[in-house]
Amino acid sequence: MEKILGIFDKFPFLSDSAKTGFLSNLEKVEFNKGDLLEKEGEVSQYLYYFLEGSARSFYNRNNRDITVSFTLDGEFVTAMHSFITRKPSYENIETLEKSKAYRISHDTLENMFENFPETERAYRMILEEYYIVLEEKQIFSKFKTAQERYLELMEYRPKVIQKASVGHIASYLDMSIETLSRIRARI
Amino acid sequence: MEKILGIFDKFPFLSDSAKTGFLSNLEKVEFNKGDLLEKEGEVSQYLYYFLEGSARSFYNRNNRDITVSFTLDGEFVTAMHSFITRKPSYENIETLEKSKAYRISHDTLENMFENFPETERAYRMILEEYYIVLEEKQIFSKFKTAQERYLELMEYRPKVIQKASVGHIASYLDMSIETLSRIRARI
DNA sequence: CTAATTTATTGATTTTTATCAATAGCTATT
DNA sequence: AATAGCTATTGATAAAAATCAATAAATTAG
Repeated sequence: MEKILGIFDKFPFLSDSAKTGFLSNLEKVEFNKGDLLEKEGEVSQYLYYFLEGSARSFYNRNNRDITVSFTLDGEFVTAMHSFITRKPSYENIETLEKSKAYRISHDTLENMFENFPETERAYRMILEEYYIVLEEKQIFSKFKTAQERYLELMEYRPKVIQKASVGHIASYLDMSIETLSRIRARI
Repeated sequence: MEKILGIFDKFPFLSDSAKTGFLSNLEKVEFNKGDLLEKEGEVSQYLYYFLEGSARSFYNRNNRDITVSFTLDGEFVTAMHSFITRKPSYENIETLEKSKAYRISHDTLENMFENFPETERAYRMILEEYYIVLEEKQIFSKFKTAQERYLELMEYRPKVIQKASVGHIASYLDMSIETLSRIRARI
């Protein structure tokens, strides 16, 4: 079993046969900057694991583009709401740069669950991670000023600041572009 | 198999043996108003299913009591962050009134996963539900004024307004008590 | 390489909601 | 029923950040 991927690092309980099964069902995909992995209005089909590059998830509301998350290499991403509910997604996912990823379709994943029950645990753990990130983001924002939120992002995910535009970061941190611009000017 | 519970309604795929196993591991618990089900600083031990009554989950920050969710009858609740990570919870859960619930400990749940792999799917679905609620709450708040948030709560979960105090509702809707009071005065 | 377009900065003003403060209304307990 | 202790309302003011507006800088395309 190759170890170059890192994709199984968090799932040591998977049997070799499950890993092999998984690998044979993964599809390697490459993207150019700005490619759309998932589109609003469509049911999210894939769960992605980023090998290289980065992406952002966003949605539109009142003609605004709101970034809800950033994905860096070594991380999983999908339009989770749609992936879970099998209803059309309100989310888009686009790459911020040339990227490489593995992906697995929802259907294939369900087959994996039937054939290798342990894989359901791996998925559960991805889901748990998703949940934790969302909850922590919510609580972290609650008592912080715009500037504190920006400083925390700088501290904990500096890569995001390098890769995303002011507009993306501002909406992600729930502030206007102007406010973020002023914060950057004074720190 | 009795059907009075409703607890299995969402998990039709569970085998009878899994259901029986589950039931024998469920503990029935009763609470008075204000009882603490889960305490901050301690690792969350139980997943609860409310048969009757209601509860709220809250945490303290800067000497403020912030309500993060309400649980009504027929719903599951735990301090999910701690339940997942097995780290001390920052969350408390208290009943808003006399209540009855079933609960299952984390350890027992893990045993269930080993003995009846299908139960892992049921837990996954609870987790998915938790995720969806959190995500929807986040997005719903984003573009709404204080008044709109209150009106939506009235529309979708009117029971909460009957059972919780202004202070609980205000922090849940992310506004001050005074703001909520003014909203109630003018609608 | 230059024009066009998008993205970012800076300033002035407004808006929403928080905070501070005082009072009023409930609830519970003796 | 009276008192104490919360809980809720209402008013005045302040603060944080949004919005509107005008440039400036940086990217992209021709």
